[in-house]
Amino acid sequence: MARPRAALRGQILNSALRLFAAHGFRATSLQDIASDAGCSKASLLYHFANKDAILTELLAPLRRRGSELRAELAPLTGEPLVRAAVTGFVDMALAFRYELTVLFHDLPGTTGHLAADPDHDLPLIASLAGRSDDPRDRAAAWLVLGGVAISAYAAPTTDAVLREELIRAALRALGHDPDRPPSS
Amino acid sequence: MARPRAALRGQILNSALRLFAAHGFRATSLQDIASDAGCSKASLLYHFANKDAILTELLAPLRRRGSELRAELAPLTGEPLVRAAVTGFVDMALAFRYELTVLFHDLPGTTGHLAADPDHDLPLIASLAGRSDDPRDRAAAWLVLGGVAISAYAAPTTDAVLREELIRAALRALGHDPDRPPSS
DNA sequence: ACAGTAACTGACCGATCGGACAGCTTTGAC
DNA sequence: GTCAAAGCTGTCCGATCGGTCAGTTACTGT
Repeated sequence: MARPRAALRGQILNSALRLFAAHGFRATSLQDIASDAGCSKASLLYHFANKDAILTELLAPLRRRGSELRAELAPLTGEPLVRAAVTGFVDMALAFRYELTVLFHDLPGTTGHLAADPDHDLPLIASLAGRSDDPRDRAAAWLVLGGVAISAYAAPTTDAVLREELIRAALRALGHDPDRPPSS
Repeated sequence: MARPRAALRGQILNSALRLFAAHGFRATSLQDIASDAGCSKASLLYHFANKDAILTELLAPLRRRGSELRAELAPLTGEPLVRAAVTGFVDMALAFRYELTVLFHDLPGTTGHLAADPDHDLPLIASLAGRSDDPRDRAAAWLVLGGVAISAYAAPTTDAVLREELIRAALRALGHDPDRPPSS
């Protein structure tokens, strides 16, 4: 019953992602993942060093996309920056909705204290706020960040309408007119 | 060392709220709470039937306020409804920021499936959307709901500026003009 | 002083979980 | 066919957790 390496490995990641998103990281045992993936718990630990390694590999694509987005936003300023940040983050949230669910649910050390470090504050927040230090712009940016993330997995659908309207609502919240495509 | 009943009980609730918000419900053991509250684990279970009972009592005020808000919004319609829903929810989120943190962090069965509970949270979504069934209004309502909740605990401050700007950003997201206090 | 009751505790228990390990089975190169 | 490596598993282990229970201490009414 020895499969090619990638097969079971991918199945484990699929099962883990679904179970982590549904019940949380801590609430999901290795046995739960193994049962869902159709293998033994020991087999999990053959493919992954430990439980955290599964989570790390699961969130790697999300982190990668986050880094890309950060790089894309770096040279921008003003309204084009905000628009790119909004569309980029909405698309990322929709593409990685389950991964975001896992992040929000069960990693207080990662998500809950994001803001506790004013210096290490999310670059994405800065971009959404148009690199403004005004607490009012920051508040709106936080609202958009959290709202989009929650909507991505809590809203019943993920079709094009949701994407479009999330972008529009986010731009309105940030004080930008959604119906003015070119720059200001 | 027998204190009046309310003393240690309140201390336990204080410790539990802080620890649950900081590390999550599951990640906080009864021993953690007992140590923080300055008593034994057995003493916890003298005052509370079990771990869930602590959580239930901890979230009771939040639930009560939610019911009140729902009742207040019931007779309203149109723009006054949306304004009342926004201000009511922002104030509730700021007043119960730690409780909301607990809810968001570690209760996928409660928070992750908010949308699956038509009785409890859909009324608030409906109110924020002005009782519209348009998916676009619903999307904006979801963004506001999640964004305010996240902002309440993730934003570094909870002063009047944050409150005011959360309300304004939420109203903008929902397509209403924050600078027009009277009804439409 | 004494009894009764409320508050509190140390010690213990069963269940569960993450992980280690030795060994079995399949695959593929020669 | 041979054999080494890769894939996989059953079983065991230590740690931790929620919860129980018998017993102790402190308070209060009489």
